[in-house]
Amino acid sequence: MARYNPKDIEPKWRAAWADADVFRVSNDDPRPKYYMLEMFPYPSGNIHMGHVRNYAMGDVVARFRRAQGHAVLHPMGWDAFGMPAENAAMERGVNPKAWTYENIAAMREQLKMLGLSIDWSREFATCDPAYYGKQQAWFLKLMERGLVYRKEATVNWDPVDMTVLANEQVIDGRGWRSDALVEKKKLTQWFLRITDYADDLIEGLATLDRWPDKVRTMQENWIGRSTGLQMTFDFAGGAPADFEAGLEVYTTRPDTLFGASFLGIAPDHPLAEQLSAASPEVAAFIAECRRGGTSEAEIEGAEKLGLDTGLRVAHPFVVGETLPVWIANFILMDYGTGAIFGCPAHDQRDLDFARKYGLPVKAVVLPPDAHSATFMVGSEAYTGPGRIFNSGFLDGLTIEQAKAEAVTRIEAIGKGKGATVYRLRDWGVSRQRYWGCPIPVIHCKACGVVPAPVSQLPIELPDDVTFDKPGNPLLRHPTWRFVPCPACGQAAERETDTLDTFVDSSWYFARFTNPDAVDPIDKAAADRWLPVDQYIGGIEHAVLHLLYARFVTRALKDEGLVSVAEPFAGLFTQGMLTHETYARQSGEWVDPSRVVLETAGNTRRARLADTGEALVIGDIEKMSKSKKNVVAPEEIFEQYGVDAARLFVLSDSPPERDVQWTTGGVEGAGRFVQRVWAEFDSQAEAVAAPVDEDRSDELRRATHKIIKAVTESVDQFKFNSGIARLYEFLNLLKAFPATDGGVVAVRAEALSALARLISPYTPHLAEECWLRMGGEGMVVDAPWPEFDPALTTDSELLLPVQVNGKRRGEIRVPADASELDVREKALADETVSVHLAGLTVRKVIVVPGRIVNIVVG
RNA sequence: GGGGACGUGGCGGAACCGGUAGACGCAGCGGACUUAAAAUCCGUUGGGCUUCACAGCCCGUGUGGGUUCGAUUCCCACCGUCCCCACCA
Repeated sequence: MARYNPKDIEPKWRAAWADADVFRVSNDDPRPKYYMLEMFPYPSGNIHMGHVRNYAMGDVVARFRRAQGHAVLHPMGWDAFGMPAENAAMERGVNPKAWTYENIAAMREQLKMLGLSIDWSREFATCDPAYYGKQQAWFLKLMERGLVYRKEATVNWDPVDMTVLANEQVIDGRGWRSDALVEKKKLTQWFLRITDYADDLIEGLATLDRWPDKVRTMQENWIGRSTGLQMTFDFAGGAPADFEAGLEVYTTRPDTLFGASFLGIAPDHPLAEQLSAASPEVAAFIAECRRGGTSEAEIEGAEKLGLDTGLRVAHPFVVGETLPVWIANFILMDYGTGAIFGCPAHDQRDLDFARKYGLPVKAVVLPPDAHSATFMVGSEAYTGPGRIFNSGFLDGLTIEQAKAEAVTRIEAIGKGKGATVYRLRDWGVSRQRYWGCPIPVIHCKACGVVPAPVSQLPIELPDDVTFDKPGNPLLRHPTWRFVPCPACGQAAERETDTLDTFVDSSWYFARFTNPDAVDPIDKAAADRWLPVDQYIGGIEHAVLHLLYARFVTRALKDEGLVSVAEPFAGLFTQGMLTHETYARQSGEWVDPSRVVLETAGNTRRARLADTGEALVIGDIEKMSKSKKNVVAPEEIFEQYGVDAARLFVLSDSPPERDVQWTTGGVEGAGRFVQRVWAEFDSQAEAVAAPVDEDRSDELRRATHKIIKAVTESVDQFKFNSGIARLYEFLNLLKAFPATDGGVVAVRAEALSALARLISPYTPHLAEECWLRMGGEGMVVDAPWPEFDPALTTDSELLLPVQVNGKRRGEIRVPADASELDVREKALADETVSVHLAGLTVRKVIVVPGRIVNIVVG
């Protein structure tokens, strides 16, 4: 018996698959389609264990569907534009393009080691002009449709990356990549009208029944639709210039209109800015407001600040009543109209503000159990249900009725209307960077913004750029910018902003269906494959990539490029890879490869391998270079084999949860690989001896049960459970050795099923086993095993018997025994009857095939 | 502040639709093989108690209640952990 040596065997099978080109799929393949896609990687140059888990999961599904008779599209590409290439250029003087393509070459080799069932013929990188040129083409089409516009806007400026960020890319006031504090800056920027699709994007979520609820909720919250009233307050006394028409506010609580005691405007509201020009006091206040931070702690502890402008507005329904207009720091210019009416009794922020500045607090919602004469609001606003009071024509109505009535009355007097407001902003896609897709427009002094003619696409990036100065190298390139205007022929300049890399990843799944198409998307190919049947990636893209891709797909659908509105029918968000951390007493992190672990009973100690220095075992955290708690995939492959690594990252935790990398765990997976091989090897060598007892039925039933279990586990994304069942089955197989002449034929059936069942997880091992048992062709081309439902149950059952809900014994009965027989047998059982002595049997509950419960009293 | 997820042995986790809690793996313990170690194989492993033994009993899925013949699973309250969003009117 030879030991299984993955180092020799795994490369052999990868070469065999490549030679036979088994994973190439044709768009004309008549079998039912299945599009399996994992989020494509950024070509950093090295794969990490997180990639291994992500792509192993996708490969299990792809190989499974393939075996089940689907034409599986399983492509791979590179999300290749972005900052790291420019950083490398600035730090090491390398060319971003050369750097990126070198990384791609290195990573492709590493990914190929994983033995993934990928159709590499469809590979592309988003930095290929052949890709981004097509992106420029559809960008121009969206421009014609009015979905692209340019405006001066206050933007999030990342001072480290020297570029603009979209709202989605600002986390706690910091850039998502650089972690630098984001500044506000006014710039003319390109935007995509994602807000045109706000309603669609919310409605569409309801159709995504194979998405995690969590992601759908996150997107819904991010879009943040709210319905309310947009209304105008007229100024009492003189109106400021430009505000003769009054001051517009937005509210979701029109029912509390009679409880209003002030109007508030944001510090960057146009009215506030106008007033600051004339008043140093106002200017100073606004400047103070801008200093506030945006982190959790800062917002939590931030004090409400306000300044009375001295202006007053009239209450629309109470003749003679006027309200003061304040500038307040807690009002946001980018939500609603940047102005509110404050109703302190029923909004906590308004209440805090009113208490601080001595503004009136008038309750207008009466809680169900309160009396109008005595109900008071103290330091806590009342936001619960109730009836309206103190409110003229709204008195006695419920909150919902009063909202509707207030909107109707305001509309009747022409002072406003019901309005829907979104938290979602238009998507700012301009980036002041070199390594991105050039925005294909030309600025002409005479003609304005002119789209580049389609015949000139792709607008390619120049290779000869310098990174010796900060800022965008395209701006200082000697020639690239200067082109004649396509419209009038006069000297003009190219746009030097490039597109956010999230644009690149918002349609790549469609390009994979025909990466060589002349059009951006080959409609027939896209119709053949889209939507993606199963998409797998990290939860961190819940509102970034996954929202942008849904929007772009809708826009492209309206343009007629694709037929589907939703790009991803099924989504699975996988957990991260974690590892224990180790540190020296000095606090310096230590690489796990330098650590020796010792166990004494249930306590564990860590030492430095070379010096024996005692180490501190730290928390289990996401693998990261900064904590040094990473393991290099290539070293693992070298030591345990690719199959063992794939198996372990899928076996130890449910796929949606984080998995902790442990040496013991991957060793266990390696042992399984060896034991599976030994089972096939021994079958081939063993000489079967005649036996007295035929035990084949038990093994046959076990085989059909395992087929059912593994099939269901892959279907339901419960890889860990399926693998556990395979371990169990292998243990059971040992009880039916190949030397047992009675089971030889059934054993062959069992091994044939086993080889195919493990093939999605450990594809190399499966091939070698298939070869050893004399299977036809390669296991990768073998059909998925089928089970006979009649054989997935046992012929005889061991039923537990409870007395008053406590387990007191068990009985052995035929699977088809009648309820009466089961009942009799349970009552007659010796160990059970002890607990029945002297008591009356009141009821016997027989759950067929499950349990018997005898109720006594 | 709003929304969501979760809580099971020393550890990762399993348990279909409410039906034998702890599958499977890791770690541990005992043994076989070996001159020895590694590797491998076999056995054992939630806690407590009774028993020479066979076996049996009690407790046990964060805490406290409830529904039920029966609850890790359903309901209510509380405690704790994690994630997302957030002065969003």
